[in-house]
Amino acid sequence: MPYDPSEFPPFAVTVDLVVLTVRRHALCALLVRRGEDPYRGQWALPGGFVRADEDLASAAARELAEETGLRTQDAGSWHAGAHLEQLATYGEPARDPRMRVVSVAHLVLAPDLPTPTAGGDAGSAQWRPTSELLGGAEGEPEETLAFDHARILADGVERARSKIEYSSLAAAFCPPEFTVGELRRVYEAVWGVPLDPRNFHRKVTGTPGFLVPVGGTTTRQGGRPAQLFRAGGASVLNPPMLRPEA
Amino acid sequence: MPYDPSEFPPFAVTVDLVVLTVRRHALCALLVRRGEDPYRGQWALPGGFVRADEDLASAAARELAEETGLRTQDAGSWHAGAHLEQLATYGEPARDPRMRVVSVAHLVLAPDLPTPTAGGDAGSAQWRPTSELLGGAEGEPEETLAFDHARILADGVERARSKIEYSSLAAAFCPPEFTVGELRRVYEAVWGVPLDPRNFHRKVTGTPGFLVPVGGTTTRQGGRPAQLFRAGGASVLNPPMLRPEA
DNA sequence: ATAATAGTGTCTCTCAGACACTATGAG
DNA sequence: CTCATAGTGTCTGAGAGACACTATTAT
Repeated sequence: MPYDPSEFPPFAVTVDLVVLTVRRHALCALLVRRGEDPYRGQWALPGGFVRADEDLASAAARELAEETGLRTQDAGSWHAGAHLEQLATYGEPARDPRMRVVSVAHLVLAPDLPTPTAGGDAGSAQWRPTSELLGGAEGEPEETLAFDHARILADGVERARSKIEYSSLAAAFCPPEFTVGELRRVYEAVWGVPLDPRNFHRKVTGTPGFLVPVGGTTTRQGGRPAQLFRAGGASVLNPPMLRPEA
Repeated sequence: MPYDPSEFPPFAVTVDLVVLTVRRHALCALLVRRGEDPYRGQWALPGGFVRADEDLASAAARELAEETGLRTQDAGSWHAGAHLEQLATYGEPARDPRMRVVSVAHLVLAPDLPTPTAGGDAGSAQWRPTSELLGGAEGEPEETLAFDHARILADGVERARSKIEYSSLAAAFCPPEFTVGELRRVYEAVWGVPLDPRNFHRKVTGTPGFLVPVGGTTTRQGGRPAQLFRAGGASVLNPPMLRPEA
């Protein structure tokens, strides 16, 4: 089938961001309030149009910086940088009532941050527990997001849940130096299940390349001081962390 | 940041297909020969423009039918239908020299088929072992694909390799009824490693929901007749099949 | 002292991998 | 008969989960 490249149907291409963090033992997502129609006043995922000469990942990183000030480290070195990866692309014809928009969703895993300001505008951005936004178990969502963003968020959360099983990405939710207990609380918040602290400790310190001791100790959590670690170079965990089954 | 939806940069959106099958103990991908510039005469992944009122998955299924005659079963029932899922989206500004094209790649897993004809044109489509197209181990690719299709193919192959670990998708490479030995040869071809037939048999028949005995036996492969199975309903395998490590 | 968290040791059960052995066809 | 594939049994070692126990801080 020969096709004429000058006769393609025009699309708008956007990036949407599922930005996740762990705050007060809960997995939270970043939302911004929409200032225009459609869905004016409703909460939505941050995002925006891809520019004419811009890569998809660059557009996502730019939007992230504009909304949160976060920097990403694409390669290596996790220190302080958030993790960014492509999630999936949503292109249902009617997903935006104005026109044909294809959105390339990206997933960002970030350490806990002060409450964000969207474009300098406080009050128009907030962290919200994902459990309030998605029908977890029996509870229905308390509030609906704009467009198909609830679906995108659900896909992002599920990706994060499965990805921390076999990669060291859980460390992306932690500050540059962290304790085993802090890392465990990340797993517990993302998976929504309690984990045995003793087995978790043995497992995580025994997985090569996951954690690198950094020397100091801290007593942030009360109790006996805990060793500090930073993320090791390993990106794929062997053996993987296993999520307890239903 | 307020944005004016009428002032978006226009993009072309295409779907590209990584269609994989197992032929003669080798993982093969479907390629079509390009009839126009750029890359005229070179091999490329099948694909085409998304129509103005068409969903992304529908566009992928339509292109697949046009190129191969294959039908997909999106939900349930694997019988004879190929598996289709979204892979990733590629939008580097210079990936198509003519204009800004964003391609939403899809992955298709299909049972072995007669040599395909692209749009009725035999000789312009072929199955090629992925090992010849990607630099496996030390061997470099013998032939370069158009655009960034080598990268897309590599991502598709890696997705297939990891996906058959924890899902029952390997059965999508088999005919509706198949033996344990045939399924094992699929795993061996996709992973590129030999597996112990005895342990494989014990494991795969012991995983609930993976295989459903269908009653008959066959002697397709020579040797003692083997039981026939069809794919069970389970989509996620517990425990998973584990790929031997390096 | 108690409470809280960090970290180690030990037991049991399951499962992956190695491989001996039997079963049933084709030639 | 031999050869090839199907299918079962058995052993061993690694690891997950349960949980007793010790260590080190704050109050």
